[in-house]
Amino acid sequence: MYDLNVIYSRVIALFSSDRDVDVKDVLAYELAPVPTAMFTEDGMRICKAKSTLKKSLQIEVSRRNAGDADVTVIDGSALLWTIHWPADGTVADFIENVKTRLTSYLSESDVYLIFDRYYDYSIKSVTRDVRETGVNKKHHLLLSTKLPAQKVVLSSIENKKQLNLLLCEELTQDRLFHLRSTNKHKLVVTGEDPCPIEIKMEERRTRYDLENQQEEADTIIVQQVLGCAGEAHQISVVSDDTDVFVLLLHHYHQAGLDVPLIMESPCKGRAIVDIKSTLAKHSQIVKNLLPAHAISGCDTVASYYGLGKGSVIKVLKAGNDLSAIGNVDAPFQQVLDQATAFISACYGIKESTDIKLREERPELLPESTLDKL
DNA sequence: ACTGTGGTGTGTTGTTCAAT
DNA sequence: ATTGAACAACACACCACAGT
Repeated sequence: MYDLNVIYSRVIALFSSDRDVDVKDVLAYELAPVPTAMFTEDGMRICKAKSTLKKSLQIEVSRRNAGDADVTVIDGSALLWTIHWPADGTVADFIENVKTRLTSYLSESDVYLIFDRYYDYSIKSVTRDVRETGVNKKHHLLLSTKLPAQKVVLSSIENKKQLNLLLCEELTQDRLFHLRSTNKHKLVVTGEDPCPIEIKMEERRTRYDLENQQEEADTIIVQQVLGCAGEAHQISVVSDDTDVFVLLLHHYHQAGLDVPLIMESPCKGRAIVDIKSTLAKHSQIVKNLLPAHAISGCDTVASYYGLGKGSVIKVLKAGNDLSAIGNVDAPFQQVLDQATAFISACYGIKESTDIKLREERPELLPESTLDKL
């Protein structure tokens, strides 16, 4: 890892030595593998207040007015947390509970169930290491295994991976479950395999049209929502992740959809978000919402010191443009300029897009801001 | 996994007053 | 008239805890 203190003391030592060192010269380099505003000693600091973004933008709708969806897309990892965890049972008992829950969804609508994938050596492994604090006991899970504590299974990647695997296996193989639950609507399960499996009674087919190599359930959810947007009359997404919320808003806008789309939590009684009216209310900022969320801190991007999602939205509403970010055709300099301008605006610096600012107009960059940067 | 709440601490802004 | 210091009010981020 890196040690900011070591770097800092070396620089101090350089200054105090006789060698001719220019401050500007030193500061022209990164001095650290990640920008210093972004991390704490123990690594990257992940944005903790993601949910404020969702909370301040969302438009709630009551259960009664939400209407009935004919397609339900479910985030598997969020679902697992809310299903009754048998205190004194086996893994099979828990899976049985999952099936019961799915059956209740299946009686209303088609169900697309999506689990996180865990590829080795992905960019996310770093994030995982941070998250896996606390209990870290690895179990070997079989159907007949006595179920360990919820926390142990669901917060350890290794254990969760096994549980997901067992679940997918069971959901796609259990014919009794298929006959009982999929007589009215179909079930599409997405697990480790790139192609989802569709089940309808005795039929079992692979949905090559929905093939996806993505690791994150978030993006797969959105892909499948878009995939069935054509036929469905109303879509419901079961997830309370902010990332999903942002992605949905963005793509709903991009694709110019018109289907009623709601987002509900796997826990009954939580707020239900109406994506369509949320979009209508914030139509002037959706275009820049995804890039803004991306650079101001999300799962794999550390957030900036002292910048919450609240101020980001404020700056966004002031009309800062971020259209080049995420656009593969945009020249790199433009991307850089826009991002710089945006982050500057977040720290309260109004006009300049140039990093040379500090030399030209030092009065715009007070000490306190410098400390942050 | 996420939500929600209350308490705490920090930083920013705006006001007043006095001195230059 | 301008500047700086001191102060209060406010907003925001952070943390711990409890809950589903």
